Amino acid sequence: MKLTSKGRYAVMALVDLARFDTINPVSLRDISLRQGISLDYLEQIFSKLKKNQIVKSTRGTQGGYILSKKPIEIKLSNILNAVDEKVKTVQCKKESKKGCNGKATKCVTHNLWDELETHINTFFDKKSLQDLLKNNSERVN
Amino acid sequence: MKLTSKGRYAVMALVDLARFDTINPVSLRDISLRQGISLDYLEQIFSKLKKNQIVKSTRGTQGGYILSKKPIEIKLSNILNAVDEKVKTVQCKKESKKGCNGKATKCVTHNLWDELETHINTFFDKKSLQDLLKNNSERVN
DNA sequence: ACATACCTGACTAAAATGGTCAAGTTTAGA
DNA sequence: TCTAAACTTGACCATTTTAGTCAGGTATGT
Repeated sequence: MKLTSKGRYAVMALVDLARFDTINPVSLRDISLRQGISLDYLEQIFSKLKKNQIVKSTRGTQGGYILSKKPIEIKLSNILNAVDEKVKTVQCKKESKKGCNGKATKCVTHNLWDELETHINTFFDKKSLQDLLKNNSERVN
Repeated sequence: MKLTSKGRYAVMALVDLARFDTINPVSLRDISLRQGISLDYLEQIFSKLKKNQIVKSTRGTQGGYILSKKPIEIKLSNILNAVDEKVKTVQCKKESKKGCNGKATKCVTHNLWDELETHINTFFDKKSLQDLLKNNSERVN
């Protein structure tokens, strides 16, 4: 059971973005330098964030990204879902060998894993970008 | 972010064990058949459970495993830790490029990931094997 | 026109996952 | 005492995921 970097990078990048966008779009290059994340990797991540309407982009010189919504409206669950980092409970085998078949006799752990999933998602639904900004208010500009 | 099968298997096997041990040790072969988990894989898992004093073993014919403690004393966190399925937050890079160095300027997500870890562990600390037995009381013997 | 910055897709090395396989050792019971 | 059941150990492996890199684009402000 592991929490991977992709989601963490996405969150870091968006916090960075939230602190610097206000008026002008922020280029990935800047975020890359400030956060120490590879530019190419950031592009992959922002492509997904854009598809999920979390950020908007402007092309060309002076282009970059801005948030689509206010930080308080962006929940961490939105971000993590966008980059495919949603919590995935291991699937019980479809062709029920012995245990879980989704029907009458669910395997013992079925409900447990569902509960955990809910538990974690609740956590991420409550936290917004805004919450993270508060903890990290050593602004640079 | 994914929850893997190893932990799930461990929990399934122990619930099975809790239901059938009482007097005689239960063989992995039986568990394997009932739960549809490969015998060889179960051996790997039980080797770890034994090292962590969650089960005891008896060798030879009629041998098998029994729980070391009462189901209510065995928390899910114990089980998952034993099979190396503890929650692992992605490490922030040691050689702080820009972000987290553990010192003054922790990366923005540092606290967040710690919080989540606590959140999940709390969940597993509360649940015991006993709790799972209740939900699944269609005994066979 | 040209540098900046977004955009897209293919590719890859390394690690984790979910096992299998082989070769034991121990012990109950015939 | 022999043997089969059951635990024990460690090596091995195919597949998938992760965390990127690389190589090309396309759009646009100056």
